[in-house]
Amino acid sequence: MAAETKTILDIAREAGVSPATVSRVLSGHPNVSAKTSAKVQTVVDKYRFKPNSIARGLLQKHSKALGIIMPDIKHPYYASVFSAAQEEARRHGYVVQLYRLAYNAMITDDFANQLIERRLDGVMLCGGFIESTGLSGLPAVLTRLQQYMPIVTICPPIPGLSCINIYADLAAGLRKLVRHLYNLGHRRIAFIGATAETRSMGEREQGFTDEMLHLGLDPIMQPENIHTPAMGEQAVLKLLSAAPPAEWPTALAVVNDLMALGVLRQLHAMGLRLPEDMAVVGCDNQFFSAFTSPPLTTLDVYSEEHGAAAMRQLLQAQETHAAPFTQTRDPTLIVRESCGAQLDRRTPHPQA
Amino acid sequence: MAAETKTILDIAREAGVSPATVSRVLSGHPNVSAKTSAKVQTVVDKYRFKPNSIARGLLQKHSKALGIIMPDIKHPYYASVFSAAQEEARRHGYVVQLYRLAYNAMITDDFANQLIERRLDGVMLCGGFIESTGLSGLPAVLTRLQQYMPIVTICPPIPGLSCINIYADLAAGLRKLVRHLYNLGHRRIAFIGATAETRSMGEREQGFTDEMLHLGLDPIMQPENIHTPAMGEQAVLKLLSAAPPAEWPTALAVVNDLMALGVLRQLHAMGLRLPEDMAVVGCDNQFFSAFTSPPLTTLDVYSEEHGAAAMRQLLQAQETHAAPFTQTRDPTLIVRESCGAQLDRRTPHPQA
DNA sequence: GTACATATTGCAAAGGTTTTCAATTTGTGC
DNA sequence: GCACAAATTGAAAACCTTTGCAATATGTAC
Repeated sequence: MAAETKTILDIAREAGVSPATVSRVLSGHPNVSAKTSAKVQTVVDKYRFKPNSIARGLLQKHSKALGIIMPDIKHPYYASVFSAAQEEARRHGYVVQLYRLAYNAMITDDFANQLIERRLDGVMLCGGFIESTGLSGLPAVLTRLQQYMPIVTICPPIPGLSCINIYADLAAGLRKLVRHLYNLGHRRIAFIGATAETRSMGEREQGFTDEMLHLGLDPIMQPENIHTPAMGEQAVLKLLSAAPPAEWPTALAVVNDLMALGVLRQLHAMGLRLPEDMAVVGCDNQFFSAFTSPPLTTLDVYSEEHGAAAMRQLLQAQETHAAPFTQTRDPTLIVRESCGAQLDRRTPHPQA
Repeated sequence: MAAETKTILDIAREAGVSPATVSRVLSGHPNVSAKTSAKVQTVVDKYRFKPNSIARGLLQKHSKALGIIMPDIKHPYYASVFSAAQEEARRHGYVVQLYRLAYNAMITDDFANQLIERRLDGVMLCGGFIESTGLSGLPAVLTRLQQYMPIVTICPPIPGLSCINIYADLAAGLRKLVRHLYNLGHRRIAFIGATAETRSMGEREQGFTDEMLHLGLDPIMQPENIHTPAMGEQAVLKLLSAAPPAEWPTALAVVNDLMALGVLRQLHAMGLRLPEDMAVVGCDNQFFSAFTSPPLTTLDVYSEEHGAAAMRQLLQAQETHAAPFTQTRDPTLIVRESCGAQLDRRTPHPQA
């Protein structure tokens, strides 16, 4: 390994010039004669020489690396964000590093130190911890971190922290979903997966409740802190066994599509016909959401667009010290068969 | 940004010692008096000083960073591998960087140069390109890369390249699936998604064909180069419209669970009852595979175990120059309702 | 050929750490 | 208090590049 790593000095020596000249040739500096340039290039090509980017980084005080912090890359939402952000970074010559921070973990001083030690050029925060409703201490850690590198998030602004926020307004999204169900004639609608634990989920719950009350309806809540398919099954079981079928809701709004997977499955297992006996809507428009049975009505929350946009802004903030700002967008309603309406098969493509 | 980044020199000055001593305190070197150590520690704590890991890397000739190369982090298989590998790396104080290389892209000299320039401590190759059946030039590029850093793959060995390979024997897996279907009474079985493009997919096809012939059956092939849900729908349409229902296969083996998603959906759309009218099996045991309707019989291919194991071996190879080796494991058959057998709800958990 | 402007090149410092080796301090036994 | 060993500390080199500045070479106008 690392057999014969040439340095710029070796190249310079062999080409009969100074290391400074080699450096200039390599970086395309204008003030270098064609003859010298050619001479140097020959040697560079001969050894396929590539300058040590660590040494360069030390001098130029950058690492050309960005950190992305998220709770779970296996979750399709985060995978989408990460994928788009990586691609955007790559196009600008940067590399991304994944830092995992569990859903329920707080961002600590030690955690921030890792990023500082590595001299990252910026960091992108994506949900989980950062979304925690108990934000005690968080702004302090992040304010310190921000003295070393720019921060962007794809979540609502964190009180006490001024950084770039680009996110989808999920409360607005849930209002859309409720109105859609209402227009289809539903009056008893339950929300599955309510939780106060993270703000992103809290927003969904808030939007649901607001719109229900606004429509003069009574919001039925089935809270659940973990939003997996398996928990979706359990939630349905709990909700429906708590009341006789005559009093069941006619529609279920599930906190996200992942959990909806289990909801659908449990409803099938109970022998209900979908969407006739029960309408279901989800949130996030995952790649699988068009392929459930029935296909799921859901919200497009712009995971890829926002991942790319946030990364773009991060890169720009890093170069120009641009001012912090917040940008929101209302999710798009994606109507499919799961609540008994016309077809919409648009879907994000997992193999683009 | 980067307001007042202290250096080890600043700390040394303020503590009234030499930078060497500070360095020793920071790295827990034994030969330093308790008194001095305390004095230094006070100043370090005061500024929350963290040594610049880039400078350290320059001197120690490592970056404490590993590269992971994969075609698509949005694909749940790759997300699992990446997640497990990242966690393993983190536990050893390393950071992972994602490098994307499209399914159909070749690993070029330029691509390898990126990794070399960044002085990665190792690289993990995960399918796609690397799997291409047309391997022309690949061993040369990788052999060169290997002179700079250790390589592990989670694919079958690449002819002409000696590195660590840890992977699931998918041919064996598909033989298991075929035998399972055979035992359930199926005789006309089709393979959906056959392709010669990547070895991993080619292996599945090979295993299928081999076992069919071994059982004296005629393999029915429905080739498809792209293995998305949408293509799954199309493949079913093509396959079934090519013959009268009486001659249809009674079971479909789909190249992976993702594509099976579309297969199931299309079969539903055509009004078939599953599994009575048509059995379906997939491959990969994704998080959603237990929640399709009906739940999918599939193969566990150890994405997380192998991601973690490969990373572990990479780290070890990097430190000890361990000898290359190859390790295979037969996938585990996960039986669910999609081919009409007893229940098995084990599933990888997307929110662990 | 001279004087000047311009294009090219090299020297040396800087970036922040770790580590070897030598120097210094401290401790021990008498 | 002395001689010596052991523990602690510091000076300086090394890692590899980029870049400001000075020096040299080249070109131009007379």
